[in-house]
Amino acid sequence: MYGHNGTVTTQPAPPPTDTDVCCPSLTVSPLSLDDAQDFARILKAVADPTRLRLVSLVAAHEQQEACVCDLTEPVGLGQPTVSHHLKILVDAGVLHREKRGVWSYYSLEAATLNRLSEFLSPG
Amino acid sequence: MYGHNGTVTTQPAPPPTDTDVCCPSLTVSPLSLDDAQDFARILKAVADPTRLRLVSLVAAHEQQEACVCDLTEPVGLGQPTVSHHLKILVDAGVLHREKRGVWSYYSLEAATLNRLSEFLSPG
DNA sequence: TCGGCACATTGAAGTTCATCGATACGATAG
DNA sequence: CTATCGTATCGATGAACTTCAATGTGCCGA
Repeated sequence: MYGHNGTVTTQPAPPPTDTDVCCPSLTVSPLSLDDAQDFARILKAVADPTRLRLVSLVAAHEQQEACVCDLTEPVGLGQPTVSHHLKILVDAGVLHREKRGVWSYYSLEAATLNRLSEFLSPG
Repeated sequence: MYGHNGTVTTQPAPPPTDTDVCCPSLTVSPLSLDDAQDFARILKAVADPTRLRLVSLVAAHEQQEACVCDLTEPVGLGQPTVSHHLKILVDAGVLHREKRGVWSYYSLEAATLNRLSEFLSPG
């Protein structure tokens, strides 16, 4: 719920220091403690071999979505463990979960990965 | 140890498609176990609030380099702890260490951050 | 309504991690 | 040579993480 401002805000006339307000960058200015904790939380969700493979499996799957049963065998772990990792990724905003019938379909939350990518790039 | 499963599960032996050889991307094809562990190791080094702030402090410092004494106070931790974090970042290839006299000067290893950034972007 | 299926949650065991105090190392000043 | 300063390493402690087996929760077909 970071950049979703439902209120009016016709036009932000004053040019805010785009570096900090818009999207903090690692290499531009010292990070505030809040920004550091925010990005560390997302990065920590991705900083695991199993979860990286889960994300890549979801992205490479048909329609860019997959259910738990599609992922358990490729990563070689039990269903509860896979569900646990997926929950961490969903909580971090990296994946999106949609329940259809008995199945839970997981798909990519591209915005979060893009935010991470731009955060790390020296742009 | 990781080896709770007696028989090592090295079954797939993924043939390296040329996209993988050059620069694997998270969202293109399923990651091999090796690639996943490789990137997870770098990501884990950065997935910590203190270490993120250390990297940003180094990047924002004069000449894009800083010694331990410059970093201890801004992050509010003891010198051994800061040295420990810096070692992790150097081992991961995120920072570079150069000893000049009594001081150790840390600077950015831009290539590693760029590799991470491109790995996470949907390119 | 009942049984089965896909998934989520819980509790526990073993490992890893962040942090600190104490200490060791290397270079420099006196 | 000795003392000092900046830094690295060691040992310990408490928290967090990964994984699994067991169990709970909805949903669907018979």
